[in-house]
Amino acid sequence: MPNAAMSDISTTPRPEIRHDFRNAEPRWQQAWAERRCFNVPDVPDGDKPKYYVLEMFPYPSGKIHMGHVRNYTLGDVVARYKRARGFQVMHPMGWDAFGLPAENAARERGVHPGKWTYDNIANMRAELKRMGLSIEWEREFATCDVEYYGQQQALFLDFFKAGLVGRKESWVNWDPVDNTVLANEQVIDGRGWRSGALVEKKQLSQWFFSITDYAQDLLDALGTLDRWPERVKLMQGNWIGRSEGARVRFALTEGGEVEVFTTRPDTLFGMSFLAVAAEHPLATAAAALNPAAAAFIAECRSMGTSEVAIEQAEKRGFDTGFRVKHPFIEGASFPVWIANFVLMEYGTGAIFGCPAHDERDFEFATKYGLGINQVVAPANGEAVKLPFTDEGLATNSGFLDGLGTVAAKRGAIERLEAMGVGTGVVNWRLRDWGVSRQRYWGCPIPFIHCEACGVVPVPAEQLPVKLPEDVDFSRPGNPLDHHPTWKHVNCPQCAKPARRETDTFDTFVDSSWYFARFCSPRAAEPVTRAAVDAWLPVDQYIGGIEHAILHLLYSRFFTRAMQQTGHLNVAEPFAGLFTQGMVTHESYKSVDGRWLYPEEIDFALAADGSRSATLKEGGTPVTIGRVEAMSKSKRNTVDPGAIIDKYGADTARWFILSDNPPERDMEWTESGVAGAHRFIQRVYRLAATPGGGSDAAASKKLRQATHRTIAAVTEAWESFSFNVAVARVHELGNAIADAEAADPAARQEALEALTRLISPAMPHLAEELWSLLRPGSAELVAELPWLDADPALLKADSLTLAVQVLGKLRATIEVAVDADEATIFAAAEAEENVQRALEGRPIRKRIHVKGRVVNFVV
RNA sequence: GCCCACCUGGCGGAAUGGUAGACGCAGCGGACUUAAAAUCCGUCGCCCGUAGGGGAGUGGGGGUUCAAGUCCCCCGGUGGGCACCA
Repeated sequence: MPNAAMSDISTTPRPEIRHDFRNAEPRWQQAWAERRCFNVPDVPDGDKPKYYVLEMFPYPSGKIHMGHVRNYTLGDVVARYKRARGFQVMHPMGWDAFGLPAENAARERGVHPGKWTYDNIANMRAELKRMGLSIEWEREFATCDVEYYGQQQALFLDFFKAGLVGRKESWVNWDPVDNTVLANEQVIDGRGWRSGALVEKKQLSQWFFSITDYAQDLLDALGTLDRWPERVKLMQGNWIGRSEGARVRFALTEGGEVEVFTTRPDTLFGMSFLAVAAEHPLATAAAALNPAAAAFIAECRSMGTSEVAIEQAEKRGFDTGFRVKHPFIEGASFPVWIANFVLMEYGTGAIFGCPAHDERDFEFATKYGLGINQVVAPANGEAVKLPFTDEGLATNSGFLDGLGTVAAKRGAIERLEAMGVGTGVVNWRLRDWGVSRQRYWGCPIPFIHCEACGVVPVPAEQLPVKLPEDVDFSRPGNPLDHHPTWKHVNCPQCAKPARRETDTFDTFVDSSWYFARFCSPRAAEPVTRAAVDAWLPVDQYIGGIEHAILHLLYSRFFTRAMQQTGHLNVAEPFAGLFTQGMVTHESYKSVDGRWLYPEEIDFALAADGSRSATLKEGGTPVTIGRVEAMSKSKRNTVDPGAIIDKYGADTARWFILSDNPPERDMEWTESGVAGAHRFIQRVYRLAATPGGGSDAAASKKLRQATHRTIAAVTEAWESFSFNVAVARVHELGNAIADAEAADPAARQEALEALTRLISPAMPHLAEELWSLLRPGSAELVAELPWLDADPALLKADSLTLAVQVLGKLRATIEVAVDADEATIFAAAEAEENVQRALEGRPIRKRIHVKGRVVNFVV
């Protein structure tokens, strides 16, 4: 069966009328390009409103995959539809071109990262062009173009001047054998992915963006993003993680103090210990005095984050011997522990433990025999089961006794502030964004380190700081760092020998403003104000849910930073966001557990309908596995190029839209593609074959179907219900095929409407059909305005009403559109089935919902 | 553990509180063909019935309503996000 579908249906000679997509698709692509159908000025002219459609730009890995096909098809539907709707549509494309894979290729194959990247771009651009996307290729750029990253450096210096950039020490994964910093995904089971050496944590001085300055605004503004998916807003909200509480300074009995953050200052009277993170200075101090403390800290550090799962339930601690005084209870003091569950990165790296009202503290106190003092009672007076973490009434809490949790928090903070030992604060989960990467293939950070002057920005006239071409990947580490000359420069301030910053930017920086650069991609400044003022924000942004947090949050931050530095004047970059699902496919495994490509397999269908599979070579059985996201490692990928060769771009586009709602994961199936192609050929045959009769009723019926379809498909394209749009188009196709008696004018109208309705999805076929239907016409469907349904034809002549008795369907009746209620009730009651269901019982209530239903209550 | 989403025929899915299963895929029967492919016609959720028709039915249980896939409550399952977050 699948063999049949796999056979090359387009090369088999046959006499029928067929759409020759191999000839047609390149021809129409050329026609659009020649007419510059998709070009818009940097500053929109005329009175057409603007619409900016953008899909997340691809990483140039070498080949496009089905995820790209889906992403860019969805965007192209929106772009083409909005264009027809009278908008000036900007729809650009570019390349997220810096990143680690290019360096890996350099190390593995000796090819320069730049050559590898630009070769990949050339290849992928050609593949994308075959899809017939309505993209304005004149705006294309790659983030590794010096014209782009040079402007990024200028932007960074502006941010620096505005105080949005800083330097901090931070921890990195360090490979001691390769002497290199590792990204998280390069650390496998605690070891470097190449050297296999145990990864160490090391502190480096790094550049940071002060994204936390905008935490409140980034959180609040989520409420204004009404065309974003709720779950993305929720994920961003959780990531930003606002919590209100207090910072409290505890005095050590030996002198000195330690500050904690808490969200429950109302439970201070229930304190029985204080705990600090292993990296906390107090822990370091304890280690200096006590080798056992040092050993415990070392143990915590070696555990690493990946082993947390193993030790998960195990709360472990070490008593430092230090003690702190309680701020409210005169004379009371409590032990200071080092605890493995306290995070240095969150709050202050120290907590006070109140076991009676916190799960973790309870577990810890139970294990180490620390006190458990109840200080909150359930408000309803019920018996308490500890730990009790809900709100309630303060008890055993001195001046707080009797207060509700909210009031008690306030009371505790007021007292702490009055005593000068604490303050109410808002704490964020969000941390500042570290952007330094110790790599070659990225945008150089435009700074110079001078022994005398410190960190000095590269003067604007010396930008761009270009990456050197001659780099050596034969030794580990950052090639910029061991380049013989590149980093040696003179200090711009004192002119003495100095050292150029050899770190490059995190590639998330590159993708945080590319959407703004598209508005004026060749400008000699980061963006042209008139262009960004005209085009931003992006009206519809489309991409994968995997970028729900970081990329979108960083872009939102960058837009604010650019607003603050006067580069543009919007806060939110993306007014509308759509997150598409993944493309999945069945996976296959051989008897010896190897993943297999679909092409290696023969399929068979058993009598009971079950499918089986065998290896083409050797005929051994194959296990048909789960439907999973397409991935090279599982070999369940389908090459878009091969699909376009075999079926054409329109088929791929139509199938990808028809299968299911675009926000869900879709399954790529060979039979589904074949079905989409079948529809294309069917429509082409309908348009190429003259037909029609002269039956007035049939004509009217077809015209009504046409206009109902126009209304329904318009609504579906508008609302991302693309699979429903496809279904409605199928219905119109069926209606045309069935309407043999309809007159030629009605048939022509239906075919023309169908052509224009499918044009956002299958642009090549639409042009081909249009040239069939309007011979000699020089028009391009790509330039035609959208269709409007005729309201007169949307009205039906008669209505079919459901007749229910006690809410159960018993019959349907045909009534005139203008029939009055009495007539309708009479007709409904007269139905034989209705009479039977009534069983002679009197009707207590008659309900009539116009155009829908009649319901009798007995 | 916390938060969120989802659960409808063999499959993908459709359904402003108003005829559940549109449309497609797969299947089945037939026409055409020497044969196959392609195409066309028909059929196609389950149970009972020759049929007209009837019954139950949208993960399970309860509720609101003349009427629930849709709204509310509880439970279960699947998927996702975050996670020793103080």
